Amino acid sequence: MSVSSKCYYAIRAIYALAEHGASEPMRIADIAQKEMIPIRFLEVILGQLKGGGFVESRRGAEGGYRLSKPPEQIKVGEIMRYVDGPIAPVDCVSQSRPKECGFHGECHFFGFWGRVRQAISDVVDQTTFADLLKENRDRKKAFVNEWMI
Amino acid sequence: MSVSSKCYYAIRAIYALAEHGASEPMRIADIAQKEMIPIRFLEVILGQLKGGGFVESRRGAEGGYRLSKPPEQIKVGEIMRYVDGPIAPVDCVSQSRPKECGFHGECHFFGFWGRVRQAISDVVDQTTFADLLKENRDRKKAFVNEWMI
DNA sequence: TGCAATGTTGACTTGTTTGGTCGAATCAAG
DNA sequence: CTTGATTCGACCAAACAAGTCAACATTGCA
Repeated sequence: MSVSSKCYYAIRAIYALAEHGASEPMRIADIAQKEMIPIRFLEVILGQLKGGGFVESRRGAEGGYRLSKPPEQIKVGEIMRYVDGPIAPVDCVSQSRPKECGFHGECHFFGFWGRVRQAISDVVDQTTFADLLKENRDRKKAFVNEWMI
Repeated sequence: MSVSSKCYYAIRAIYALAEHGASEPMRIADIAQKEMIPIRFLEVILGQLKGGGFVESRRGAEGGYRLSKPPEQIKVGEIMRYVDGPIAPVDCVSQSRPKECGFHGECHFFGFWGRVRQAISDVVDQTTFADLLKENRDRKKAFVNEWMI
């Protein structure tokens, strides 16, 4: 029940781009440093993310990456599914690509796994990167206030 | 975000034992056949489950396995944790063995992953094997009723 | 006692996934 | 045309998943 580190790196990269803003592209090296991601691996990941239409790039001097959609329109769940595949505790309850499990309709656990999958989806498909950004700004503000008193 | 097949096999094995009842032990071969688990692999799994105190065994003729507690007292989440390790999308939000991630208290995603973990736990730690048994008996009864009308 | 049925143990195998690294190519801007 | 960036595909080591196997210990029963 855990996400691959590749997936977590992808999420962090998207977050960094969201924080950076879309005005000018951000260099791979800067993303890597900010989010502590091995740079060569990040190249691979960003390439994949570009294939999925989540980011776009410009090369050459002044080049880099930026989001192709505003953070409000990117759900964390989308990234997870794109990088790690369907979100499902077992294959047969996957929403996008369910897979036969040999118990055709007689499976004792179908309902149970379905509830697990739903619980996860409810969280990851309702959180956008704009939400994460806001959550952290609020947290930082609260911390500063506390510090000023 | 998926459970290992070993874990799913373990859950199925426990379910089979729960369904069989505690009166007399159930043979590995019977469990394997009923739940479609490779028999050699099931041996390994039951051995592990025995180590965790979930099942007990008797060997020799008339031997086999049985649950060491009634199904009401075994939560699915316990088995999952025992076989697959902590239930957490990323290591730093594990309840039993949290692991430092390098962002000491400055992690942008701590809250998010925590909510994911909680959502999963809420389901798997509230479902016992007695619940699953009941759920399926009800389902079967409903099916029969429908069929009789 | 001896045999057959059963669990026990631990080592082994095989293929896949994870988590990267590297080098050469390509492109854009000044 | 040089400099600073991305791009692409190949490659690699280690860990893990999923399963297999053989030899052994224990029990019930004839």
